[in-house]
Amino acid sequence: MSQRRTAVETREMIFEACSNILRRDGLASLTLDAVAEAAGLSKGGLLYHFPSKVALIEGLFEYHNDIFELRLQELAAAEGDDPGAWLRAYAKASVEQITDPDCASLYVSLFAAEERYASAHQLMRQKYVRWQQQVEVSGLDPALATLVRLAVDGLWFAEMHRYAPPLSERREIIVDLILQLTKNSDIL
Amino acid sequence: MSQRRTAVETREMIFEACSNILRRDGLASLTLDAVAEAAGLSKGGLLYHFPSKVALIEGLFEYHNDIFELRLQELAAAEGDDPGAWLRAYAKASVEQITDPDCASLYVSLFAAEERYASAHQLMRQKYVRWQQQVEVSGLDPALATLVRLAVDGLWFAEMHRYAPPLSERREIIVDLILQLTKNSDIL
DNA sequence: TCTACTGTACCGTCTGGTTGGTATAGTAAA
DNA sequence: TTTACTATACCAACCAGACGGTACAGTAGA
Repeated sequence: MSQRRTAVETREMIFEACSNILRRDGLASLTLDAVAEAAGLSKGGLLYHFPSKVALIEGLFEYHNDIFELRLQELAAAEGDDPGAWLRAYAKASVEQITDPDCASLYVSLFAAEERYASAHQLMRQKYVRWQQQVEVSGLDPALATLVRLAVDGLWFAEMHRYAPPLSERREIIVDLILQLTKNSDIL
Repeated sequence: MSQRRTAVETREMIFEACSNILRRDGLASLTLDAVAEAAGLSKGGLLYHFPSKVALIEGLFEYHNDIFELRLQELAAAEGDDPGAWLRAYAKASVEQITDPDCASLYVSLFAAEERYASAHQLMRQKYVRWQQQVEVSGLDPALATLVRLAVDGLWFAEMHRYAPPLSERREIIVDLILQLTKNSDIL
């Protein structure tokens, strides 16, 4: 009759349950009990899949990181091989992601979690190191390229925390400016 | 003989104790017991000055915000009235602050705290709104000025979380680029 | 039957917050 | 100067609830 769920399916359900809790109620509400209930299984069942909360949160980071990375690679492939191509893909992927309010509120909690869970933090740092490497070999002057990356990250930061983010019209102008900067490497 | 401490003195001792705990052990270790011990008084004494943990954390945010704001105004005064002057002061204040590793690790915890303590978050949002207003009247094209602000915030973000921040030599080049952008408003 | 998985009941610890009380300093009427 | 009173600053002990994690019996698909 009803097939048994595979471990992978269950894990994804758990990750989505975690994400919903973080979006709706924040990190403090991400308890094992709450996750188990939201994922539709018992606490014992949850702890069967993840032996500890740390393991759960590490998995959650990998899960969301993979989603972003996949989209980034998609956009990078579409961007071609021109100078600054990768940087443009990074900008587009970032803006696309953080512009979604659901995603923004989720990431606020994920960043808050990183402070407590050092291993997850380390994972993110490694990601950024790899992205920065791509920035530096993207065919632009490394300093300018890094400046552009920082502007993108700053936009992400502002959108995520809702720290006076530019309104959508101005944001579009700024994003255009950013993309411009990846095309005229000798503008400054 | 030994004078009784004034409430203001004690509060400052408490804020410094909080800051040390956050720097050293992070938000999870910022318990009322730990703060009381680090500040050299009892938990009851601590709760005399701050009726709840929320009140304590709000006070802590104001404390550190005032420190930054004071420095920002100092630098802004030194910068004069040229176009982009305020933006340059903002850039210098931000870089100066976040380049100090002690300060960076403290702010990681403060940002993590904002997720849990909405009132503190709201305080920061208002700060950013006011800063953004200054950015927009700083005498440059608003979009470009905002782009510069976002680059500064992005640098802050990278330094704070240690997400592939530029090494000091390149950082100096980038900061110069940023300051350049506040001087040639028609560069793009 | 074996294995993969689930559910329940429970435990030790920690945490924010409460309560009731003490010590010191200042003030002002007698 | 004494006495009575108030405000400020602080403390020790305690508590209810929540949390991460464990133990273990049970169950359903292969």
